[in-house]
Formats: sequence, structure tokens, C-alpha cells
Amino acid sequence: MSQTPPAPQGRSSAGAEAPVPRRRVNRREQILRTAAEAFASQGFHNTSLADIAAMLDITPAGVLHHFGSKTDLLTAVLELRDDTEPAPPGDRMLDHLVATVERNASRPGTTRLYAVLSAESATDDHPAQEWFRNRYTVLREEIEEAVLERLGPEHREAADTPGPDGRTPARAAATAIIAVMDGLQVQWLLDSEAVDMAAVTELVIDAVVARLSRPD
Amino acid sequence: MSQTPPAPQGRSSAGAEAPVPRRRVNRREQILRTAAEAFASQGFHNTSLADIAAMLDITPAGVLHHFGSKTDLLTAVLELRDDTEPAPPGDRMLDHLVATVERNASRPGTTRLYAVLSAESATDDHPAQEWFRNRYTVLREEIEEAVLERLGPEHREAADTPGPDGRTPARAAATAIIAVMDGLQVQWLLDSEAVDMAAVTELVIDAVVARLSRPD
DNA sequence: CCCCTTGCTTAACAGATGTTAAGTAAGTAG
DNA sequence: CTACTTACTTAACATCTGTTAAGCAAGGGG
Repeated sequence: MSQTPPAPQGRSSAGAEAPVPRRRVNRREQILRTAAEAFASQGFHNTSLADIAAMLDITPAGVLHHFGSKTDLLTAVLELRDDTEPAPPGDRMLDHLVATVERNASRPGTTRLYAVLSAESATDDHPAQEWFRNRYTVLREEIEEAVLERLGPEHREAADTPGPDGRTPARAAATAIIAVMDGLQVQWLLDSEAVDMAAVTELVIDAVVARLSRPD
Repeated sequence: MSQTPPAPQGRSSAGAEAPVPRRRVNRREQILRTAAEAFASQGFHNTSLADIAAMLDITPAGVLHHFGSKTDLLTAVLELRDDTEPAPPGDRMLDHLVATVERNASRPGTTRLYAVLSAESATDDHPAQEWFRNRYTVLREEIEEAVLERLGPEHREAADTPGPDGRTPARAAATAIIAVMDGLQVQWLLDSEAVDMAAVTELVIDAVVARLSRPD
């Protein structure tokens, strides 16, 4: 399960080293990034504190000194959103989504983190469940708004009118866009040659928006 | 993690029972279904043989008597496709997909099994990785064919012509359709009230096919 | 009646798991 | 120099992990 043997438990190997210059840089963040990497590679349940500790060359207890428990660590990792740029408001957010997907394609680590954890969170009593539930709710609202914006005033009303099930077409479109982005990640992670995430995302956004403009 | 205490390890509780009429029905299948249920609820790594054994009221070793290892169990579970009806060929397969999604919405168990395992399989050295990689490859080919069929002869050629990246529009559409179905499952598992899987799937299929008909 | 197969059990294993408590060494502020 | 804080370590824990080996009870076929 882990990638290295039990780990010799103790700084670097031999003893005649320079005492390591006591980093003043946030050790917390360093651990956080390492943990994120590990969770992305192996999922949450299949990553042990020993794995993470070994990557940092410290002991499991050393990790727990900064975060009280493994669950707390996960929570902190999820909170560490590295959206360098905030999503622009209005319908330009849809372009931003495609750009984000494109950027993700060059960073398998972050991509895997959310792809793996979001699905894992759907299991019983998973500590990240509430976090993802809330994330999807907010995302659906934001993207719905962006879709309405792009449609323009003449189609806006139709797309904003709830159907028989109480859900608006624009909301369905938003749900679809999020779903494509998520689903693509899994396919891409398994076979990156076969999938162009950004192109397919763009295709779906355009297609769905066009569909709301004229239902035929 | 498990749902019951360590499990008293031994058939039913007291001893004065009828000897249990030695089921002749395939015990293997019974175990398989139970394991599928457990993997769906908790994922593969987070499910122990003890969990599965407890649900069957036997010991972990009893489970391993039928399947040599936990990994073998997973493989067997994945092979157990319960597609009651085989997918129809031609463009009617697209309708079949929507019907399948609709049926999935009434069976959270199976839905969760594939949603959770497919994402989990994207982690390092996961035993189900090859299985899912192959599954997606085949699915993409089949759905691409169905999309071309639906487009009709007049648009077929354009959709079947590879773009600059060597991938055909129809293939991109197939990738998109699969991605939506997968992504929807996670959103739905986390918040079934908020998502109508079948409706959104249909929306995307229609929208994407229409888009291939007239690119605007 | 014997033997084989099926379906388990009990026992033991080697190792990993998250977490705790207590101690230690180094830097920092006063 | 002293007191405090930070960042760990060592040690121990209780529990769970998948897996193996050997044995036993029941039913069926001969």
C-alpha cells in the first residue's frame, strides 16, 4: 500500500549532517501540499499518515502535530483551493471554465485530487461529503447564472422558467456542464491520449447553450 | 468502518437452531452480490473482507474460500454485469442509454458501485484500472457509432472526419455523453433531489447531436 | 459404508493503521 | 540567562488488515 518500506523513522539517514536550517516558511502549507499530492495519487482512505510523513521525511506523529487527525488534514487540503485567478462573473465564466479545464490537463495532480475525492465522498459517512455537496450546490447556481447571461434577454425568460419538475432548463444546463467536466477527468486520467478535455467541454457548453436558444 | 462489532465469528448466535438447510443455490453469486453492495457503499479500499463476511454471517476466511483474494473478488464483481437487456445496435442505443440512466436512478447501489470504483480506479496501481480503461475505450467506440447513425447520411461524413488533433467530432460527442452520465452520478449520489439524471442526459445527447448537424 | 466435494471454522501470522502521551532540541522574546 | 513556543521524536496502544494452514461437518455418489 505504501510506496516505501516502514520508513527508518528519523530525519535523513546518517548523523553527520548539517542540522538543517530550521525552515521558517510555513511548514503547514508544505505538509498540506504533500498531503494533497498523496490523496490525489492514492485516494484518501488508501493513503496513510505514514505515507505522507515519509514524503516529508518525518514521522506520522509529526504530521499530527500540525493537524490533529487525518480527517482534519483532509478538510484542510480541500479548503486549500489553488484557483490562482477567481472566476470572472457574468457569462465570461463559461470561457473561464474551459480555460480551467485546459490548465487541469497540464496538472494531473490537482485534477486527480478532486476527481478521486469527489467520487470517494459519495461513500457512506465520508468526511468530505458535506464539503462536496455544498460545492456542487454553489457551482450549479453560479453556472446557471452564467448560462442565463450568455443566452441574452430574448431567450432568458424561457430558460429561467421552471419545468414540470420545478427545475429550470438553465439549471439543467449547469448540471450538465459540471457533470461533463467531472466525467471527463476520470476518462482522461485513465487514458490521456484518448480524451481532449478542453475541446469536449467547449463542445458541450456550446451545444447546450445553443439548445436552450432554439429547442427546435 | 464495519457496521457491526468484530462479529462473534460463528454462524447464528445460539446453538439450538435448525442446521440451516445447506443452500444448493450458487453461494458464489450470493457473496458476489453482497460484495458489490459493500464496495458500492464504501469503495474498494475502505471495505474489508470482515465487512463482507459479517453481512453473510461467515468469517473472512470463508469468503476467501470462494475467491482467492480480495482483488479477485473485485474482479469478479466487475465482471458481474447485470445489464438485464443488451444494448440495441444502431442509433437506438442512445435511447437505451437514457433508459439505463433512468433505471439507475432507482438503484443507488449499482450506480454507486461504478461511480465510486471508476474514480477510485484512477489511483496508482488500482486493480480495476485496466478493466475501466478498456470499458471506456469500448464504450466510446460504440456510442460514436450510434451518434453517426443518428446523424443520418447527410451529416455523417463531416462528423466522421478527423479534426487537426486526429479525433472525429463524433468521437468527441461520444466522450461527452459518457462523461455526463458519469459526472451526473456523483452529483446525484450527493444530492438526489437536485439532479434529474435522465433529463440532463437526454438534454446533452440531443444538444450535442444537433450541434454536429449544424455547427452554425 | 467409504470417500469426495463443498463450505465453511478456528487459529495464527506479519504488518499496517490512526492516535496518544511524554520528552527533547532548537530558535525567539524579554 | 530564562521562559516560551515550535517542531518535532520515541514509544506504546489497541485495533484492523489480508492471507495462510489445517481441520471438521454435512451431503452425494459409488
